[in-house]
Amino acid sequence: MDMPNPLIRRLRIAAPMSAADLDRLSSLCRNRQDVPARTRLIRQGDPPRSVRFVLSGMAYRHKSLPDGSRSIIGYLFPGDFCDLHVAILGKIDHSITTCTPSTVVDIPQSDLDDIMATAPDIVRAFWWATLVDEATLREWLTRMGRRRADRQMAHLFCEAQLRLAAVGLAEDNRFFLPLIQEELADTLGISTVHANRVVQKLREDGLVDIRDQAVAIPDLPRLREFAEFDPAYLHLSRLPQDTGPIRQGPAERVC
Amino acid sequence: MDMPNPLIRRLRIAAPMSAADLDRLSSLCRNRQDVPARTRLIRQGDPPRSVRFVLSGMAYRHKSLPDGSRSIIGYLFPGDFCDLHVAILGKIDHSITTCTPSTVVDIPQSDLDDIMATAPDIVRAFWWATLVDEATLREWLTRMGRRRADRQMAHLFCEAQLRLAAVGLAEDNRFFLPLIQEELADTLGISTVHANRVVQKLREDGLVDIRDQAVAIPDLPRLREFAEFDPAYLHLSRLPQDTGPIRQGPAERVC
DNA sequence: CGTTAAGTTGACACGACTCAAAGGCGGTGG
DNA sequence: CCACCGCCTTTGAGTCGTGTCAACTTAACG
Repeated sequence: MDMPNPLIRRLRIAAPMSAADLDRLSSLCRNRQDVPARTRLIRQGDPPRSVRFVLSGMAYRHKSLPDGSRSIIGYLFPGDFCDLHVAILGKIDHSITTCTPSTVVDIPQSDLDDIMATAPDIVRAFWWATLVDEATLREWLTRMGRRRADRQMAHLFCEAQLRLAAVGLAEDNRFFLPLIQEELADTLGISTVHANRVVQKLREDGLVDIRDQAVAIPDLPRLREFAEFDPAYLHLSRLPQDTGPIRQGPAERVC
Repeated sequence: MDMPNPLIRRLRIAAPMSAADLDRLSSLCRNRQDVPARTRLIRQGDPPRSVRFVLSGMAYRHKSLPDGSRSIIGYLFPGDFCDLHVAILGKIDHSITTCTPSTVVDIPQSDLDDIMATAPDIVRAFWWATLVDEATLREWLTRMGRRRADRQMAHLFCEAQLRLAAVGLAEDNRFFLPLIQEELADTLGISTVHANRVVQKLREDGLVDIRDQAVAIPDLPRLREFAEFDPAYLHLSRLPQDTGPIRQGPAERVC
């Protein structure tokens, strides 16, 4: 398979890169490590370690509460960094667990130092990646705060479709998404039983077709409208996109 | 009033700084601008502009949905940056609105370039600030996903107490927090009516005393226990803190 | 005083949770 | 090859948290 490196595929969205930069990114992938499914890559409370990213497979970030409940706060698809950011903080405040067999790449500190010193476009792309992560967290927060479970789940599928398509893993609006319903529930902040009912409702309404750990979206525009999905926050395109009308709050001045 | 600059107060938590660095931070505050309450500092959809931070007053980040509902996704207290991060992305994906009269400081690009080139400790502290913002978003996401409204609100007050205390604005577990109940509701993802009932319940239970736009916490440990508040995510102390037991998921291996 | 924004209250509807049990499905071992 | 087992999904019934709508009170302000 001559699929291009997903890291490159993703970072090229952030900024155009020279051939030398692309070579450099390829050469980062020396230290590969295969990891089975349902395995913790990073454990809440661990000290920071070297920077890693997902080359293939799928994983999620999650936090656990004292009562045993769990909250999934983000997904890692091929090309996403595990911990580009946390090294500067003393301690990692969340866990990362694979949901499929995955390949992760460990970037030696020396490579990073080298890039920092001599490849400003790559540094800029790294920055971009962390900022997109943060923008995604903000979007998830509004999704969770102001949408009911069915629209939330639709929104999640819209996001997965776009992110996977960006790295070539979603053809014809079909993609592999090996989540059990308990994981869907922990992502949306609902119970497993309710997640099941929502999945069924979306299926009945013909919005998504979930089968065999794969998702198919028969009518993407319709699903996006239902989910009120505005892809701008993923910053996957540098083209200007209109984000629709923005409410002007009452009793509020403009600076 | 000889209160030290809140930016300095905050960034010193991240890393010890030389006298020269401290001077440099003070000298950033040349371009001050006074802004009235309920004024938009940044509007969703705007192109990025120069970096700013809050010197005094209070503001919040928020996103609006097409149906007019609003989600508040973060608070800015003195010493917090508005937009340290978003300049690299093409477009700002959320708004910032003041909730009190505030003073914001505009940092000229030339000052930033200068710092980037010659003050690595300050750059590191800037990084730290964005990472704490991101960690806070993750915590908010789990708070919203897995806690009921009363514990959520308690959690919000615990966070405000600690963050304000870090910049000297919360003495004796009392602090100024000029939020109307609609804003509380939009922060927690609940309705205004329900926010009102939760406030009353917390008052009755003697957990918080909200009066005249100020919050007093009679028994901070008790409130923290009720809210399941673990301050680690704010990274306000470099001391190791124990975060309690972490659930080991079933059917999950350790990498 | 009249006006407006914020806080409060009650009644009712509905989304979501819990508990419990049953069905599907792929393993593994006898 | 079948029986068994564990994991996941599905279903039902009852409860509870939260939303909605509407009215009323209180405080702030000119």
